[in-house]
Amino acid sequence: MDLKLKTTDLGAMPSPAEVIFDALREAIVEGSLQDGATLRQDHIARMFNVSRIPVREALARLEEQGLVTTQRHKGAVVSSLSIEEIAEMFEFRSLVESEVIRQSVSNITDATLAEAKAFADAFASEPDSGRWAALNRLFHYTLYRDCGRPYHLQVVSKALDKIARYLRAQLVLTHGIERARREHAGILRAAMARDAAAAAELTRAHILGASRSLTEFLEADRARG
Amino acid sequence: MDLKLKTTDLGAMPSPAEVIFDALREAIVEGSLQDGATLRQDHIARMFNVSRIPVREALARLEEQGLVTTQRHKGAVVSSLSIEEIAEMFEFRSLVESEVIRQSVSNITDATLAEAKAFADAFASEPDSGRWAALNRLFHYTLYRDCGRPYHLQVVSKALDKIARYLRAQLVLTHGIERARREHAGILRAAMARDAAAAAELTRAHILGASRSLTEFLEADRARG
DNA sequence: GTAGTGGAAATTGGATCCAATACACAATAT
DNA sequence: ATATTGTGTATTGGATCCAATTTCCACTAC
Repeated sequence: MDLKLKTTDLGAMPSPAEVIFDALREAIVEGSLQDGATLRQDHIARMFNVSRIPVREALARLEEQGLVTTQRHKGAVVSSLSIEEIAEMFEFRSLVESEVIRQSVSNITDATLAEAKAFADAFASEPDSGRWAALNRLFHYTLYRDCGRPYHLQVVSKALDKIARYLRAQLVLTHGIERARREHAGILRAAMARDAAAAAELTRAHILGASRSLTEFLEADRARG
Repeated sequence: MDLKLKTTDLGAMPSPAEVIFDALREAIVEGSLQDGATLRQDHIARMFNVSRIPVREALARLEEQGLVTTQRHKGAVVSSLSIEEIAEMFEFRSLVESEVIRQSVSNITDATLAEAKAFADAFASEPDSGRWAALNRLFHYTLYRDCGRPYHLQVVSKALDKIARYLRAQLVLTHGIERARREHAGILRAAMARDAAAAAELTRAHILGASRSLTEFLEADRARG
């Protein structure tokens, strides 16, 4: 193997089913496919110029993740969560993420801290609300990176996927962005001070605060109709 | 609709894909399909007398759950976990299950307590080691039932699915059964006393103790080869 | 007019067929 | 003898075809 070439691992190329799965997941998480939207296999297949087979595989996987719900012979719709379910997801996140950041801060590197700070700054100064969610996620995930617990992160990630589109509403519609900026700064300060307990408690409060703000908004919304 | 008949909801009948998914999951969780076993689509299809299509759907779902791993054009194998991964799963369980039982004990009913006691007794007196795992699970799940947090329970369930076959080894091969009986009695006592904090702490210790015992065993096993 | 029936169109789920890839092993060249 | 190439077989992934179910709407009966 003394051959020098710019190579690409063809074996690692994503399959059509994977591409479709990722595209649908992204669309659901990001909110461009709304709650209750029905997903027609044939329609999606034509969009990607494939047969329905890989589409069906993608939909099966999405259902297993809880992002879509299918009824036999009726089709798949984007899952929607009740207010109670949303609240529970936030509770779950507060439990796991506070533990994750505790472990992460205990052995966090300067490089990670610098990166997290960069995302916090970007988040604080980003005018386009469409990017807030992504930057928010990047900030938190960077702080979690050094926890050495990949399964915990994976579970958190899946939980976040299920509520990301509601979180967007919390940030944009309830002026959550102001508080998020303040609270991010606090979490980052605690992390830089290597104060794991404080970072954990602040993260917990951050998540539960967002939950309260969002559920209040949704309840008011529901009351109006 | 004044017609009185013994009806069955035909729409709720499981699809072939579901049947195969459940059967494979059960076999993996229960241990009859071992780590690294390869799953041939054609073979499974013939066993259930269907084409490979529903088999492929089942395998896709299993992969999404992390129970099997597939390599493009090579096929699916039962996922295996490293000792570190197993340890992390136990840590995760200890975190979530202690919180779940805390909430559950806060508003547990006498009926649930009675049922849990029945399972604890059955577990303690069951001679057939093949049934220990199921009774163990039933005992814990009964105690978790009244927590009012379905998502937490679902996540715990998936985590448990991934390590159930290793847990079996812990119970059977390390005399874990003795300690499990004692610790179950302690957890039950705390629950009956409505002492949520104690139940949570005992559950946490119970899970982490099993983890230590199992990892020690696996490390010794690995050292021997 | 309204409830109920029948059938066409749309859609899903499964079976069958085909292409592409991986693996094993024989054949060949150096 | 060893490394390399070629070939055949097994297996997966996708396309196409078919059956079964739902949905919608026109039609009928009262």
